Amino acid sequence: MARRSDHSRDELYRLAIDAARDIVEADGFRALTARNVADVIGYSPGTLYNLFVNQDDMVMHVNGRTLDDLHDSLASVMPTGDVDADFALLLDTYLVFIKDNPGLWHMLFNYTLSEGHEIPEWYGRKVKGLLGIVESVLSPLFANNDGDKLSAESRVLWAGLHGITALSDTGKLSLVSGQSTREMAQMLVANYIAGIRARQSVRK
Amino acid sequence: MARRSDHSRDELYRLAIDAARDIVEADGFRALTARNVADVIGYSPGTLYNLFVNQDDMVMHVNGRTLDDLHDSLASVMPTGDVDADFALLLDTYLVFIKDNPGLWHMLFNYTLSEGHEIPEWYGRKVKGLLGIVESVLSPLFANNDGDKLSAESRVLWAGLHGITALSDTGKLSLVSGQSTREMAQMLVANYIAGIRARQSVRK
DNA sequence: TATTAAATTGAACGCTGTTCAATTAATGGC
DNA sequence: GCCATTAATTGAACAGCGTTCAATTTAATA
Repeated sequence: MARRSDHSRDELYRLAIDAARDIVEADGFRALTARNVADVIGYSPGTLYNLFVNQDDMVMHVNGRTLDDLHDSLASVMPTGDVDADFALLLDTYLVFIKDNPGLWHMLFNYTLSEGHEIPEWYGRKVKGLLGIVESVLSPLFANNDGDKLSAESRVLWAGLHGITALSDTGKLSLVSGQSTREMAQMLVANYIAGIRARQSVRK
Repeated sequence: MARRSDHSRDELYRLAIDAARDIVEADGFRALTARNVADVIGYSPGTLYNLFVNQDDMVMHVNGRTLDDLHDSLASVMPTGDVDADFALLLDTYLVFIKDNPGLWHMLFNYTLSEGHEIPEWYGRKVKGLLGIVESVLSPLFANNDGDKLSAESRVLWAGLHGITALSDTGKLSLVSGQSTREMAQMLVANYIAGIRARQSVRK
C-alpha cells in the first residue's frame, strides 16, 4: 500500500515527535525504537525514514523540542535585579522541569550520538538561547561592557549545575549523605556567586 | 566443545575486561558487544555470561576498573596545604586522565543502565574513594570538626567539574566562544573556592 | 484521461543481547 | 587406572534492533 492522505508531512512529523515523547516518558529512551513509534502512530517503520534521516536524527529532534520546552519554562522567570533571589527561582524552575519531565530530560543529556555523528548546528542555537536566560539573571553582577565575562561565567555556572543534576540523576554521586540535589545545587550557586563578587572586589 | 583449560576463571575475567577496554578505546562503547569481546579473547559469546550476569554488569566492571585507574592517577597528587595550587594540580591531573582515556571516560559517564537496574554498591564505594582525594585537598579550608561541611563542599565541587567536562565532551555546551574546557574548569574552581572563603569570613 | 511523481509498505539484511541443550574435559573417589 | 560426577564451553536459536529498498498505490500534474 502507499500514499495515504491521512496526514500531511508536517502532521506526521508532529505525530511522530509526540509519540516519541510519550514513549520516552513512559518507558525510557531505550524503548524509543522505530517500530514502537510506528506502531503508536499507525504507520510502518519505513515511513519514519521519510521524516528523519536516522535514529540519531529523530532523537535530536525530540531533544530539540525538550530544549524548547525548557526554554519556555525558564523564560517565565522575570529577573528583578536581585541576583541571588532571581537565580534561586531560576534554579527551582529548572528542578521542577526535571521532575516533570524526567524521561525527556534524561534522554536530553544521556543519549549519545553514534560515532562520527556531530551535534547539529540548530541544536547549539537552542543551547545558546538557554544560556541567554542565565546571562540575563546574572548580568547585574557585571559591568555593561563586560559581556564576555558575563557569558563565560554563565556558561560555567550552568555547566556546573548540570554536573550536579546529571550525577544525581544517574546515581553516580553516591548520594549517601543527607543532602539533596536541590541543596547541592544551591550550595554551588551560593558559593559561585559569592566567589564572583569576592574576586571582583579584590580586583587582583 | 567444552571445558578448555586454557585459562582460569580469573584469567578469563582479566582477558575479557582488557579486551573490552581496548574495544571501547578503539571504537567507542557502542562497539562493546558480547560477540566483539568474545572474538578478541577467542571464546564464544556464551562464555562471557559465565563471567558477567549481563551487558550492564560487564560495563559496570569495566567502569569500575576505570574508576580505579582514575583513583590511582589522582592519588599521585600530594597535597601541600596550598589549596589553590593543590587543586589546580588535581584538576590538571584529571584532565590528563580524560585526554589519555577518552573512550573509557566517556563510557564511565555516558553509558546508562537499562531500566530498573541499579548502580551496584561497590561502585558507590569507588566513587567515595575519589571524593576522599578531593576532600584531602580541600580540607585546609575547613575546621577539623567540620567534616560534614568538607565532604558536602567537596561533592558539590566535584559534581560541578563533572558538568563542565561532560558537556564539553559531548559538545552540548555550544563551545563557540574561545574558552577551553580547562579554562572553564579553572573558573569554576577559582570562584567556588573564593566563595567558600568569602562566605566563611562573613560568617552569616 | 494518461503520465509522472511522491508516499508507504513490508520483507529482507545484518546486527544485537541472551538463553540453553548438548558436548566435552577436568575432577574426585575407589 | 577407571568411572561417575561436575563444571565449562559452545553454537544454534529467539526475539528484537536500525536501516534499506523494490514494489505498490495513490495524488498531482499535464
